[in-house]
Amino acid sequence: MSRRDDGARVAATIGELLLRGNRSHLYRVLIADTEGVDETTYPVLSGLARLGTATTSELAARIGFERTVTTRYATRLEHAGLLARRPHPTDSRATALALTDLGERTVRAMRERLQDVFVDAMADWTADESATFTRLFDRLVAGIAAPQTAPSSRPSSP
Amino acid sequence: MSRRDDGARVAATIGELLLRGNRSHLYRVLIADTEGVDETTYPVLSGLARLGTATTSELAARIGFERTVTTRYATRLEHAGLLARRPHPTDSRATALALTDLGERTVRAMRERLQDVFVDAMADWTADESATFTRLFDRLVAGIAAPQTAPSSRPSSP
DNA sequence: TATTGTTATACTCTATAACTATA
DNA sequence: TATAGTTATAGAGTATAACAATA
Repeated sequence: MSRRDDGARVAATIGELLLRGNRSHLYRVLIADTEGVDETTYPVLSGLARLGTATTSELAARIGFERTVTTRYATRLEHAGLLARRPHPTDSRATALALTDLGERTVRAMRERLQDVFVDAMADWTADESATFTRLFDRLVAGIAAPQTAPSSRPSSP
Repeated sequence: MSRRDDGARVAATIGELLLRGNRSHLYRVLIADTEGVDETTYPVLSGLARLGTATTSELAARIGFERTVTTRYATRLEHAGLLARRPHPTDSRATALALTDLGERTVRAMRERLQDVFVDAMADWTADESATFTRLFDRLVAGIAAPQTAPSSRPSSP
C-alpha cells in the first residue's frame, strides 16, 4: 500500500462518512429524544458550551455560522429553555449568550451519548491502536480544516 | 488517556469534521470548477461510478437517497452530459443509469483532487502511521455507519 | 396488487438584504 | 461611519404525496 493508496482510501472513507445518511444517523443518536435541539441547532448549543459565555458574533465565528443564522437558532434554544440572553456588561450593543443549567445538563448528556458510540466501535481495538488513531485523527482534521473565516454577512458595502 | 477519553476525543473530532463549514470546504475542493456537479449531485455521480450501471432504485439504495431525490439529481447530471439514461434490458419499468465518458473522466478528476488533500495532510506521517490510521479509520466508519436502509418513500400504505 | 420511475406540493434550511441601536 | 444584533425576503434543498406504466 503506497501513500497515495492510503490517501485515496481515507478520502473514500471520509466521503462515506459525510454522506447524509450517515451524518443523520450520528445526529439521531446525538439528539435522541432531546427537546428543542436538532441537527441544525446542536452546533450552537455545543459551541456555546465550549465558550461558556459569548456574544452572538463570537459564537458565530467559533462555529462557522453566519450571525443571522446563529441568532435565529439561539432564539429557538432560548424558547426551549436551554439558552439565556443577557445584556453585555460593557458593550450595550452586544448580547451575552450563555447556557442555562438545563442547557448544560442537556449538552453533557448528548455528548456522552455520542461518546458511547465511539467507545463501543473502538472496544475491540488495542490500547495502542486507540491512542494512535485518536492522535492522528486530530492531526488529520486539523490539517484539512477550513480556514476559520466566518462568513460574516456584510451589510451592503462593496 | 483512557478508552473513554479516546472515545470522547474522537467524538469531538468527528463533530468538528461534520460542521457545515468544514464539510463545505472539502466539497469546494472536490467540486472546484466542475461543470454541472455540486455538493448535492456529487453522491449520485460518485455512487454510479462505483456501481457502473444501475437502476434508479439501486443507486438510491447505494447512496442512501430517496428515489425521488435520486431521479431529480440524475436529471441534472443528464442535462450536464455526465449521465445517460437507457431502457432497462429486461424490466421495461426500470431505467438503466450509467455515466457518460465525460462523467467518468469528471469523477476521476474529482477523486484525485480530494485524494491530494489527504495525501498532503498525511505527508509528514510515518509509513506505519499512515497504514495503521487508514486501516482503523475504515473499521471505525464501518462500525458506526447507519444500517443501510434506504428511506424508500412508501407511496401511501400505512 | 406491488413496484419503477417520475412529477407535484408543502415545508425547512440557507443566503442576502435591510433595519435599529450603540460605539 | 462602523459594528452588534436582529428581522424580513427570496432561493435552494428535502420530504411526502400522487401519478402513469409495467410486473
